[in-house]
Amino acid sequence: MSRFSAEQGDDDGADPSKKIRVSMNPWTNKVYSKKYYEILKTRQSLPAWEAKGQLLKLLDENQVIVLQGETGSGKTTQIPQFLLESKHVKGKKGICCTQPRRVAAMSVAKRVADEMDVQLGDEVGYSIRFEDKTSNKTMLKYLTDGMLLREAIHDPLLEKYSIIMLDEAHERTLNTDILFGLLKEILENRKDLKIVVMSATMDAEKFQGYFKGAPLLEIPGRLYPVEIFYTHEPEKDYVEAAIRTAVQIHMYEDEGDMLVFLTGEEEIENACKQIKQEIQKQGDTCGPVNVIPLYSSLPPAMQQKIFDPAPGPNKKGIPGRKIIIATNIAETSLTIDGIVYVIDPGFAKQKVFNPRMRVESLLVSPISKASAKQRAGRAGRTRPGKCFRLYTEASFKNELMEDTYPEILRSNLASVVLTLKKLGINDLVHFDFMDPPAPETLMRALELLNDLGALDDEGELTKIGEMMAEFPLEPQLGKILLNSAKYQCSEEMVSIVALLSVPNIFMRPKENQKEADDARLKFCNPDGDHLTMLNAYNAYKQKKENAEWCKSNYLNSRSLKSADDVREQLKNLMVKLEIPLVSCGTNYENVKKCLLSGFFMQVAKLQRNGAYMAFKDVQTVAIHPSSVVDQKPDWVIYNEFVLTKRHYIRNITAIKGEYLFEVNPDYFNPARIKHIDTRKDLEKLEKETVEKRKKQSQQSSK
DNA sequence: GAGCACTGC
Repeated sequence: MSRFSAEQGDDDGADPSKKIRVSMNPWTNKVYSKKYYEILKTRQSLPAWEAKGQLLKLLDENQVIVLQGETGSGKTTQIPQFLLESKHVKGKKGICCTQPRRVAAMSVAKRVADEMDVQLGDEVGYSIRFEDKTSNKTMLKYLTDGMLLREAIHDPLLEKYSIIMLDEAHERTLNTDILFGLLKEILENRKDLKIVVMSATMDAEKFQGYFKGAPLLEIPGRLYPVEIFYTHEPEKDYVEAAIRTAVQIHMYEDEGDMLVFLTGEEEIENACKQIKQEIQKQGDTCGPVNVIPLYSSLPPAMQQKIFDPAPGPNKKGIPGRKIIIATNIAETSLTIDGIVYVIDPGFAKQKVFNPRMRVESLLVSPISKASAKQRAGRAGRTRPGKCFRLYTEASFKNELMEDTYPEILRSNLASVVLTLKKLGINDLVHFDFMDPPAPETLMRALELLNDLGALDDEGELTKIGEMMAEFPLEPQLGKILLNSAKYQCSEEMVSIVALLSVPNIFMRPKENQKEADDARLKFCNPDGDHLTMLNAYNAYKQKKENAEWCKSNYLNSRSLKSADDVREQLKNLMVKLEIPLVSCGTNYENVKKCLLSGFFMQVAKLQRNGAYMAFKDVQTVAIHPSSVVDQKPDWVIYNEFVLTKRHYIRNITAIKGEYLFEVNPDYFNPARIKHIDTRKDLEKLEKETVEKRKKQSQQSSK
């Protein structure tokens, strides 16, 4: 029993009555279950267990601790439990631990509730968007980093917590990065608050430098050695090289599953086919294979296939092999045990942001060293493995960046800036970002928020801005919701905004493109994609969210379901902000005006040559072929600007030119337009509009 | 006439 003393405190084992008391769970005052002791044994074998004493000591002496521990060290599950015993947890102020992903927050909370032998949602809980599994008893809460940021909006000093842990800090998600800066300011005002930053090996020193004087505690990991192989020459075609290498490994290497990293859906589906073909050609000289694609837009049931066991041996007794072809999803979000071979071509699709054009786009680009190490590590989770890098050792050493650029340097910061302003951070230039974004990116964000009326000319948050920040949305979409009652169409706008913040609801499988296009025609409103989506959503609600119906109409029921969840959340926020929910019936002109009231900076005009010109940036664009708008209206609003072979605008609604002056006369005042041709266009339109109005009023006065 | 790495509020 003495081994349990660390957990339970003061058991000297002498007094039998004491012994009974000691085996009681202090959280529930119940006797520990049998399961508790079983789990305890595995817990105690985790490397994190050995760090407990030092951790609690460091916590006494420091306000911030950086903890470095690799996968398998048990840091995420054990450290928070140790901290619960610390004297720094006082009264009702509990501990929270952030995670970049929802599933992680949920599953870790479940696990820890089991370990502590309590009901999930009581002493241990989790909080993610759409689900709060906590109660007033909760002392340990796992939550997404975005969720903690939301909490800060209404509790600026995060006074609910005595200890805040930022887990997976090395991933440098946008939200974790903002939390870093925010917590640094909070620490000044809350000397009782403790911060624990947890990271995989790579970035720990950077965090120490950021929180000056923070000590570092290292916890060893549980990884088996992985042997690294490089190519002698650079590969011209990494997809072809990956396929070739996969087939060779299957033919010549020992038993053990394989993981191949590629960059996207199409690449992965093609590679799967080719690998299957190539291996079939070999006949029964090599074992049977199960080749499984893995990327995020696959339905969960398909994703589950990666956990199927490898196929059994063939007639000759040659063992089978599981080959998973995955995107970066397998680098962080999903771990697959049993992988022995990893093929790393060294590329990934990464988000890049062009502040001048305010466009985020995806580019296939070389990964970082940190990322390559992470990929290799996937081969050593259950036994020693091998990683085949499809690039030379020299390019690994000399060409790859040390770390992936943090997300904050690759993103549009409009909503980040709005959130920071709402948090009371007015001086963004001096805000202590761990990696400060380019000034131009911040300028662009401030400009947009000013155009939307969220910030005044001094850069102060306005009443409108305050309200916009309440919505978990891009600022433009928040503005639309705020205006929606004025345009008598808030019911419709809540649906449309929800639909715009989920993955595409229209499915278009390669083999049934024609059928899918025909199916969409049933919901088509030729005036725009927004109204077409609205029709599809309304039909989905009318069919009582029937998944079969969705499938036969080529609608993505998962997307529609999450749009429904988002809609519910937005509706509640509307009620809270006292914006009436009213419907415009079929007067969709109001919907168009309302859309324009948020997206007036994303308007394009038809040119005489048949192309469109993006009004603000004076940039030639084309309507994306997926749009239902094909009559070439004079003016359109667009939601998204995509940069591929051409400059496309996506999610289009046709509007009447005169709406520009009606919805935002200041912005479309010709006198403030610098570009001459654009100004002339606008002056002409203004003249026409004035004349049209004159005629109308003459007619009505007759 | 064509594209969707991955998350998150």
